[in-house]
Amino acid sequence: MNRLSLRGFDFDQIYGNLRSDPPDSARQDRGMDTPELCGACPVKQQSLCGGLCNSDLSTLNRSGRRHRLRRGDTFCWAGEDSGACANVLDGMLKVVAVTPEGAERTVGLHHPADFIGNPYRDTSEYTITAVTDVELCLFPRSSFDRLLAESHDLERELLRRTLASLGDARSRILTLMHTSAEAKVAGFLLELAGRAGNRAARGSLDGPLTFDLPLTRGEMAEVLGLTIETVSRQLGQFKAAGIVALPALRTITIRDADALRRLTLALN
Amino acid sequence: MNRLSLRGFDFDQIYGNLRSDPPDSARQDRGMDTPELCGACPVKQQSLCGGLCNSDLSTLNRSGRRHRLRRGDTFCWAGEDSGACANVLDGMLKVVAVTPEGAERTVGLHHPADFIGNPYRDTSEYTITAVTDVELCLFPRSSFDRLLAESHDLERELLRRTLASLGDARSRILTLMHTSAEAKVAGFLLELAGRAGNRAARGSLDGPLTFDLPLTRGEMAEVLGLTIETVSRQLGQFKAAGIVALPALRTITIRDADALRRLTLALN
DNA sequence: CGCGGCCTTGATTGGGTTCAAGCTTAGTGG
DNA sequence: CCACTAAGCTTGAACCCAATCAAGGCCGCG
Repeated sequence: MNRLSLRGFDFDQIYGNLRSDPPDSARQDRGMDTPELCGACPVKQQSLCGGLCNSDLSTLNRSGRRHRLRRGDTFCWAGEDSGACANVLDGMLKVVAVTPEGAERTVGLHHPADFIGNPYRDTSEYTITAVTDVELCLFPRSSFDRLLAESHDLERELLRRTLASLGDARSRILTLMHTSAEAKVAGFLLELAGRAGNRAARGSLDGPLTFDLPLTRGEMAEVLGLTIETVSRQLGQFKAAGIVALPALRTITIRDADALRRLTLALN
Repeated sequence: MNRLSLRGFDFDQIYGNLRSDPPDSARQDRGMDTPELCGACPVKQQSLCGGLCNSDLSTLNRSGRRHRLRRGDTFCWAGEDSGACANVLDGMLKVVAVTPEGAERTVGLHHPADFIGNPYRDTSEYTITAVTDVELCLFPRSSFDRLLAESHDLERELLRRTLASLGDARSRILTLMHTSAEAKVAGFLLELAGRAGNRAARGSLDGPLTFDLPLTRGEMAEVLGLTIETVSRQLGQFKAAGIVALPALRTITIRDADALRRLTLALN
């Protein structure tokens, strides 16, 4: 995993250069773009910003910067100063707890329009890592906190998003508790399909839907509380049953979403 | 489970009388007390109210009412209008999701100083039920929402509490994922002991600590994602190992907290 | 006394982990 | 362009922990 690094706010300066790639010469490309108007924002409505008045929005806009992470880059490390917060514009990140023994446990995922950051805390409790290439709208903590202290609207939106995250966490608890591996994998595929489907601007899942799996088998296992072997076997069974096709390792076609839905309900 | 019922805001009036006990004549006793000053509040500092300015506090104080629930009473039902929110002053409640099949899954617990309610939503997603006798400081939704719209402080405190709940939920996810039944039960006993210990104003857990188990074996199983038999067996083993004593069915003595801590770490 | 919760204990079963190969794919460098 | 490598994936076999099924004990209460 590579450290996040951005102009005027360089983790490497503080913690030493632990990056393994890419070299500095390449960093300009994937690094910070010039400030853009929110007009180009793909999640304008769904994100935090959707509920802000124009004055707050333009304040945020002035401090926000586009930033890209590559698959495997980490946004912030558990226990360390986070220094920035961000809206997810595109891609997917995982929220990982590191146990005392060093094992990694994924406690959640972040999707486009989600907010990442730790308001009122200096350090992050979790490590947040990109599982796909990710595009962020990134705010320095200082200016975000300043606006947060002033803006009632921003705080309300943040509260809304936090409540949504709490709902996510609780539904994850439900799936972890008493569901079979089959139901877990089926449900997760449906969730991914839903996001991939929405992205393609087709809300329904009637016909077959093909999309890239953003996570490796191992990452899926981590999210679902299973082992990599079990996930692989379940996918194999779904394929054998004709419910899905696996045209490539990281590509899947949902052929029978209803069958998956039925499996999700079974043995609840 | 009995419906919450309070003067001027009577669920029975709306939904019909589903109470099984107690009769109306008895309700006066456990019902609403006269408004009290926050000076008598046992969780003044730790709760929402701790971060409020005097003006907001007195506004809340005017609309807040003490209210008691008995073990088994439910504060609000999943999918129905909640109508009120509250601070927990004393006791313990469980947050329960009801599956389409009617099975109940506990996704969380509420303790003293916790806030219960669904800001920005009309209905609760979960059923919240008292697992012990509970004392609440209860606010009608209308007046709470009104203050929430005005008070930056109240919103910030609510955000803080929600972030704390999110942390709780995520640590629950961690314990549900890859921990053995032994570690789950050991960890839960430590959690309960911590609360019972704090209550007795002794932060440490060095000597033996005896306290009443607020939950039945079945409720513990529900929280931990286990079966009642497994919980019972684990307690039996701890007892056989001399780690705990069980002087009565619902009473426990922690004799060796360190042994429990070691079990929590093992097979992480 | 008998009934119904709640709890304990035993025997059996099964789903998922673990251990162990081997395979596929992507990325790298000659 | 191909060979090499490492990471990711699949598949098989054995084991083990917790669920399940089943029976009986304890206790409060009508």
